[in-house]
Amino acid sequence: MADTAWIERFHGLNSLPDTVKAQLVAESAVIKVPSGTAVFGPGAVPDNLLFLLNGRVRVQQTSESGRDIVLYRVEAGESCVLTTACLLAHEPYSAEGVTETEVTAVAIPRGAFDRLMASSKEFREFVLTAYARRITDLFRVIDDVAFGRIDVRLAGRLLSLAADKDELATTHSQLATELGTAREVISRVLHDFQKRGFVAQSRGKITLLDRANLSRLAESA
Amino acid sequence: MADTAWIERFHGLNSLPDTVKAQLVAESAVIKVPSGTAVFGPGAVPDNLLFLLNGRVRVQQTSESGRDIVLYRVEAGESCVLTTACLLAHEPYSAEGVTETEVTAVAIPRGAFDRLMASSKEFREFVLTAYARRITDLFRVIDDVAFGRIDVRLAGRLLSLAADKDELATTHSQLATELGTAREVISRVLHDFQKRGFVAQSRGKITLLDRANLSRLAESA
DNA sequence: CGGCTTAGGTGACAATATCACTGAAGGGGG
DNA sequence: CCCCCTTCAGTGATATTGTCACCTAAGCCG
Repeated sequence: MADTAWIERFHGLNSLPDTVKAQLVAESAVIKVPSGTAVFGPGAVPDNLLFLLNGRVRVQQTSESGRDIVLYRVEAGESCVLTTACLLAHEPYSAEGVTETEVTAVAIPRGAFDRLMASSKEFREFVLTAYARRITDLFRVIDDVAFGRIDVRLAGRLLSLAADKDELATTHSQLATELGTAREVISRVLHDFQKRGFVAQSRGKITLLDRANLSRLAESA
Repeated sequence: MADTAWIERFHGLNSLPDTVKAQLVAESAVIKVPSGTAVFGPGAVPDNLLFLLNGRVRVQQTSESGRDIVLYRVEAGESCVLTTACLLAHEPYSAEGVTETEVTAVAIPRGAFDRLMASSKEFREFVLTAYARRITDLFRVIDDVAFGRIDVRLAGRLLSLAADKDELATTHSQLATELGTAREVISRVLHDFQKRGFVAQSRGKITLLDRANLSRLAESA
C-alpha cells in the first residue's frame, strides 16, 4: 500500500476524510517525467489529472502564425486542472504543457477523478479552487498583454524567473515567448536595462544587478 | 411544481436522469433581469449559478488603468460557470458580467449546485464542458490581443455583433472596449473601412455595406 | 435658442512590431 | 586545431498601434 504522505503537500487535500485519502492513493500512481517533455498538447492527449509533487510545468500557446506565449506555470503543490477541461473541448486547441524541470507527479486517471468528484465535497472544492486560480491567471495575462508596457512586464518576468538567484539562463527568444512579443523588442529593452545598470548580459545568460530598480519598474502600473 | 421544459434547451442537460431533472427544477428558480444589470462583479457577489434561457450576458474586465476589454459572452442555452469558480478565488478580481438584453435565467443556488455535482455524472460533464468552452474562449482572446491585427479583429467583431442584421447601434468607444484598444484606433480603422466602402457610419450607428469583403479581411489570419 | 454632454475627428508623437539584414559565439566534425 | 554551421543577438528602416491634446459636431433638454 502506497503511503498518503504526499497528500499533505496539497493545501486543499489534507482536509479530506481518511477514506477519501485512501481512495485517492489507491487509484493514483506516482510518476516521474524528465525535463522538456510535453505532458499534454496537440497530439498528446492525457487521460490523467496531474498533481505536481516536484518540478514545474510551463503551459504555453502557439498561435496559427507560429508565435508563442506563455500562459502560466504549474508549480509543485498545484494541479494541472485546466488540462482536464480542455480535453472536453472538441475545438482545435493549441495550448501545450511542457516540463521545465524533472517532474514528479501523482497521476489520477479520469475514472478515479470522476469518482472523487462524486464522493467528496472537499475534493470538488479543491478542484474548483484550482480552476479559479488558473482562470484569474488567464485574466491577468489578458490584462498585461492588452494594456501593459513591455518594459514593465519584462522587469517583472525577469524577477519572477530568477526567483532567488541572480543569474538567469535564458535567451532573448525565450523571453519573447514569455511575454508574447518579438525577439527584437526584448533585445532592445534588455539593451536599455543594461545601459541603466539593471542587468548584465552574455550569450544565453542574464544577470540581475539591481533588483530594487527592476522591482520599482515592475510595480509602476 | 415547475415544469422541466427549460432543461431541453441545454444540450448537455437533457440526458440527465429524470430524478436529477426533477431535483434541478425543484431547487432552482427562474428569474428575470433587466438589460444593463451587473449580474456579478466586484461588489456584486452572486451565490447562484445562472443558466441562460433568453438574452445575453457580456463578461468584461476593467484593468487598473481603467481600460476595459470584453472577454466573452454568455448566450441563451449556456451557463455562466466561470462565475462560480471566480468566487472561490480570493484574489482581487475585476471581471464583471453585465446583461446586454433582458435576461431570463435559471438560478441554481450554491448548495443545489454542489448536490448536483455530487449526484450526477452527466451534470459534472455538462459543467466541465462549459468550463472548457470558456477557457478556450479566453485562449482565443489572448491569441487575438497578442498577435492579431486590429483591422482584422474589428472586421470580425463587426460581423459577429451584427449577426444577421446590417445595422449596428454602437459607439466607437464600445467597439474599443470589445477589442481592448483605444477609441481613436477604432475611429481610424472605421474611417478606412468607410473609404473602402465596407461600412457607412452615423453617430452611434454603423451599417455594414460589404459583408463579403469584411469577411475576407476577418479571415486573413 | 442656447448650453451641456457625448460622439467622433485629427495631428503629433511615442511605443511596439515587423522586416531584412548583420556579425558574433559556440559546438561538432574533420 | 580550425572550419562550418547553427543559434543568438544587434540594428536600421518602416509599419502599425497607442497616447495625448485638442477640436468639432450631434443630439438632448431646459
